[in-house]
Order: sequence, then structure tokens, then C-alpha cells
Amino acid sequence: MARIETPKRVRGTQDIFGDEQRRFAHVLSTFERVRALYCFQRVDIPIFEATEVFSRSIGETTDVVSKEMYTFPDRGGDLLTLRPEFTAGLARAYLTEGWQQYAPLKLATSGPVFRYERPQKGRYRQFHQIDAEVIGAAEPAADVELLVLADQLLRELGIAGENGGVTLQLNTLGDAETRDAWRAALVAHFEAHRDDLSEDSLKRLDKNPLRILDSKDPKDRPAADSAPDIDAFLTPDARAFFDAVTAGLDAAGVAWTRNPRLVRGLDYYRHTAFEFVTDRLGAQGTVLAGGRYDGLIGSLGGPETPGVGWAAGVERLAMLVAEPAATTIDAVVVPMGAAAEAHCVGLTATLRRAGLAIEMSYRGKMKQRLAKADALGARAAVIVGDDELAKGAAAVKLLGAGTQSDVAFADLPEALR
RNA sequence: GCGACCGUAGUUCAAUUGGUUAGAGCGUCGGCUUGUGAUGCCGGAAGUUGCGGGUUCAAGUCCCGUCGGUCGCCCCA
Repeated sequence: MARIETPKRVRGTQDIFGDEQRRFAHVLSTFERVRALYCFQRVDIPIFEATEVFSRSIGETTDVVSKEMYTFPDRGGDLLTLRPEFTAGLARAYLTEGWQQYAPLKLATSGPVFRYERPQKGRYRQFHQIDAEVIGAAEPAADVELLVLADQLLRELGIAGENGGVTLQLNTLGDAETRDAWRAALVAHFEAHRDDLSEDSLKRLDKNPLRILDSKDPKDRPAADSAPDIDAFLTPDARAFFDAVTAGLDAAGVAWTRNPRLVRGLDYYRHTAFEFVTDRLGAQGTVLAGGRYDGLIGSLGGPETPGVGWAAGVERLAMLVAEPAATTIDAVVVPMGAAAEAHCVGLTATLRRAGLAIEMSYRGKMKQRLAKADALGARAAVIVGDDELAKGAAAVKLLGAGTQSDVAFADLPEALR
């Protein structure tokens, strides 16, 4: 006999269920609540874009663009890419939808993003991010507002603050002039120490020399640690900008640590760069990260427009939050007999319309139905059989206490509240 | 893309140095005669041991390949 093979779940994707789903939803609802407190406007943008939206903004040489994007021609022959992040798509929308008229524009979004990577803990091919951006604001106040928002979000999730284990690491990459000068100095430094670098870092020297600074390879540490700090190259403007950001954080009571070795992977970052990091997730310790991207909108062909933002991995946050309590069921309606079942369809609808969470059982003997009600964690069972139909009152059993009493059908919405 | 470890009922795990018919908890289904759960008792179903080769009298166990998972590296949220 021919066997039909069950299709497999695609590698790196997830079916989010049960406890995991509750954590996930908790992260999203907390984000939704906190972003509203900061008056960030919720937006939703497409899951796919023209490939150039990402390749031109993120940087052709980055790993994300050069080997991790899901890119495909559609039936019309256009080259499309599943979004590997949010910032580029939001910048595109800012330009194509005329959102410039609202600048400075504070935006929040969330949803799935896609990267073709080797899956491991906290890393998936389809994963989820929450994202906050301020587009069209050159002021350090925008950086500060985003960081305070991130800090409050992580605190309300119970993973930042005194015993949360997440810390904010902060650095500046300077303005374009600063970054170019620093980069040149770094290249000179590492060229002089070529023999002391790991194989990976020799490649980075060509592609992204800043990345050598945060290399985990012990062989790289002496050369990386002795490399020049950005501070000596900061222009007065860049220095003043960074000072304003740190002063703002201090004023808002947000704890931060300067990490002069912190850099960002994507090409568009300028000035402020930051990561909220935990030691509880192994290698995927970065839980929320971002920075300023003043060059990005220009690289998409728009007018030079400053911007700053961050993204956080929902899966990584969900792994850190305490398990939220399961949603409670107010009552399970247990009809016994055909007549009761017919009546209970209406009764259940009435109770649900009154705002109660109700399950109705329709299988098994009474014993099994009550056992099921108990397993669901319902507060009460509403038993309706021929006797109750005759009386016009249901037998309501409180499953915690075990007590039972008759309640007239009309009084049930109030009694179960 | 590179390296290491791991794949046994729905699920969590067992299975002596390779040796009868691969077991258990939980879940599931049924029963313990009338309409009462959380705590009882009895019973059933459910596995081509991820898949494909190989070694051997004999493979869940050893070897190779492949797919998947985990943990590093890389990259990144």
C-alpha cells in the first residue's frame, strides 16, 4: 500500500503554541501598550519589497544582503525579497507614501522577518521582531526617547532593571567624517598587526574592519584591545551629540555602560549605536539593538533625512520573560441529553455575549465532561439536564470549592462573573 | 558556510559490554451498572527506534551517507 508522506515543517520555521504562544503574545501586547505611552504610531508594511530596498540600504557587502536574503522573481519577473529587517522598508514607505509631511515621525511595527541562516537557539529563518523608529529627527532627543522606550519595555517585561540581567551597552560611531577617519586608523592599525589576526578577521579587514573590534576569537583580542578608540577622532559635533544622548539617559534614569568596542553590522549606522545584552541566551545574547542611520534614506535616493531606531527579537524576549498565567475560563457548560444540548447552545451564546469566557462540552459522559472542565481550569461547571430544564435553573458547581447550587438561567451571567 | 554532540510511542524518558516479542510515566481511548471533576482501581490502542545503505549469526546500540534538532563559530534581533 502506498504511504503518503507527511510534509515537514520547513527548517528554521516555528509553530508557536501553548506556553510559548502565551509568552510571545505577552511580549507583543506589552510592546503595544508601551509604544502607545510614548506616542509612537503603529504601522504595518509589506512582508516583501523590491530587492533593491534592502540591498541599497543595508549594504551589498553585509552577510544579510549577500547570503541571507530570501530573494525570488515573481511571476511578472520583478525581483522581490522577504524582509530581513524593518528599517529599510519603513524608510521606503516614508519616501513613497509622502510621510515626509509628518516628520519627525515616530513609528512602531512588528511581525515576521526572514533570514537564511543556520538555525540555533534564539535564531530562526522566519523570526519576529518588534521595531521602533524616529524618522526625520536629527536631534539627540530622538535617540534618548527611543532608548528610554526600550528600557521601559524591557523593565515591564521583567528582564531589565535590578535583577533582570539585561544591560544597555552604548557607543558612538560618530558622523560620516569621524567614521571615515576612525575606520582609516583602524585599517592602518590592523594592517600593522596582520600576523596577530584570526582568519575570520583577515576577511573582516577587507569587508568590515570595525567588526574586528568585537571579535570573540582570543587570538584577535590583543590587536583589537590595542586598537585606537573612536574618541580621538570624534568631531566636536559628534562629541556634543554623544554627550547629549548620555546626558538624556542619565536624566531619564536609564542605566547604561559605555562599550567602545560596540559596533553595528549594517552599513547605514552613524552616531549612536546600542545593544541591550543578556548573558542568559548563550551566543544570541543581543536582545534589542539599533542606532542612528542618517545615511540610509539618502542611499535610497531620497533627500538626506536623519533617522534612528531599534529592533528586538520577539523569540529572544519571549525566552526571557516569566511564563504568563494561562487565560482563565469562567465556566464550562455541561449539557446532559439532547433537549439540554439544544438549550445550552443558546445559553452559551448568551453568556459569551455577556463577556464571559465559556466552553461548552459536547462529548462523553458527565464524569468525563466534568473532568475536562477541571483540566481546562474553569472556575465553574454549569450543569443542565432534564431536571434543570424543568426547574428553569442550572446546577452551578464551583470547581475549586466543590460546592454546588441552583442558579436560574436568567441570573447566570451575573452569578458567573 | 564551518565544527561538535544528539534523533526510541502524541510527549518526557528507559532498554546490561551488539543478544528473546523495544518498556515506563504523562496524555489518549474504554471500563469500575442511574447525573458529578480535581485524588482511586482495571484494561486497550499507539513504535518500519528520523530516513537510506553497510558490518555481523544477530543492530535501537557499531560504520557511512542524508534529513532534522541542539550547542559553538560566522552573522545578527
